[in-house]
Amino acid sequence: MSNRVFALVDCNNFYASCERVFNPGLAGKPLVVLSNNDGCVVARSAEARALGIKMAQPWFQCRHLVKPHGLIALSSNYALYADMSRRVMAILSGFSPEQEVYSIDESFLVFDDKAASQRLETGSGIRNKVLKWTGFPVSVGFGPSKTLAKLANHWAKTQPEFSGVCDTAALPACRRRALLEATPASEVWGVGRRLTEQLQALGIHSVADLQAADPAWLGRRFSVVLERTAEELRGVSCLQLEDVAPPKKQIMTSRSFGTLVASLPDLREALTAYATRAGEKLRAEGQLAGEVHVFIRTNPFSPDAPQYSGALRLRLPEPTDDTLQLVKAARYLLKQLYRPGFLYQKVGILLSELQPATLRQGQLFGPADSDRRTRLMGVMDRLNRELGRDTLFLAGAGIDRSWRMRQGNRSPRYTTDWAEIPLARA
DNA sequence: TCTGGGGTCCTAGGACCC
DNA sequence: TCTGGGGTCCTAGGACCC
Repeated sequence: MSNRVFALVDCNNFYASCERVFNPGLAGKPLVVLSNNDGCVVARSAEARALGIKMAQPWFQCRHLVKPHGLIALSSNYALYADMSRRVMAILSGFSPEQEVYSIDESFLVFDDKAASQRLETGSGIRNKVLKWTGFPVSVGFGPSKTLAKLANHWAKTQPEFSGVCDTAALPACRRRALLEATPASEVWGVGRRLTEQLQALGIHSVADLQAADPAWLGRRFSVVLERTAEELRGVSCLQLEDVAPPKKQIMTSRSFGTLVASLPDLREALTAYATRAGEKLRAEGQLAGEVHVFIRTNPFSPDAPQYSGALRLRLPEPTDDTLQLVKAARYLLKQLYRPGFLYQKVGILLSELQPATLRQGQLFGPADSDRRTRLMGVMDRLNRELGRDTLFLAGAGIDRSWRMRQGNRSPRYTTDWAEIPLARA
């Protein structure tokens, strides 16, 4: 148990890399991937980054770069990214018995303390194998805590001297010192915009400054979260590997509309579609929901338009994973929330008070009825999984869906939809 | 004209109990 | 004159992550 080493493996520009794997013509070009609704930038190729485009920047602010610089923008294609992610994570799992899939493009691995040379060798091995098998470039950072592994990964990615693999323990002391002083505290995992401002006011600017501050004092001044971060920067591991994903506590489905929506029937259609999706997620998790929350709001970025936002929740008589019951509850709440005379930008549903489906209580209306309902949901999920989303859906979710989000330039679902599989021509 | 979606954790403060 | 205090639960809001 002593002296374990964390590695953080991270796919470089993951979404952009996914697009390039299937469309090599995009290589070397400035490329961004846009969020749902084509709203803002969620991924940038190195070339796009060099144009000064920032993460999460609204698309309308970068659009002027298309003509002069050949900037290419694609709508996000989450079905493709999720599938590619599974492949990369499966390869990584072969390198260590202990893996935490931290996000769609990042994984922590744990190794028993090996010699520094061995770690660098392992890191290169990971890079080569993932590149060869999937076409994705990855970076690898090693450290005695998760926070230091993250930091090492940042250096692996940004400092060419490391060739994509950096081990904090293997750095010469003077080089390490220089990097800590040159890296702003805001790069540290867990230090966001607000904390950065407050730390700066206290004279803490670099990672070296944060590392030098007394963790207990930071804990009193801010919170235990920052205290742990400071300890981790000093090499004291406080955050454990979470290799079994804890069950979700909430499930949310929400989207901004492609065009603003005023009428209750349109809102109801959208909410029905989101509640259906939330039900799918819930059943995939093997959980039941005890509470349904619904929220709606107008566009907060139009300060001149009349603003309204509201949220309500309902405790279900009995926890359920039945889409029809979730939809019914959601529609009831929406009816209470709705105010005419506003242009709505977003509606959403949140399921909470989740519990394992194995704890399902005896049904009030007899087992026959509820069994039928469970089977119906099973059939719906299977058809939609195997034949593509929305093969079977509730008519209440609408057919023409004028509220649907914008996706002006989505690439095909190369790997998850039979109709969009790539064609090889001889 | 145009600004994501889906989560988690922590804290402060109020209500309530004995 | 003097007007408890500690524990627990809940909620809202803030901050962070990718």
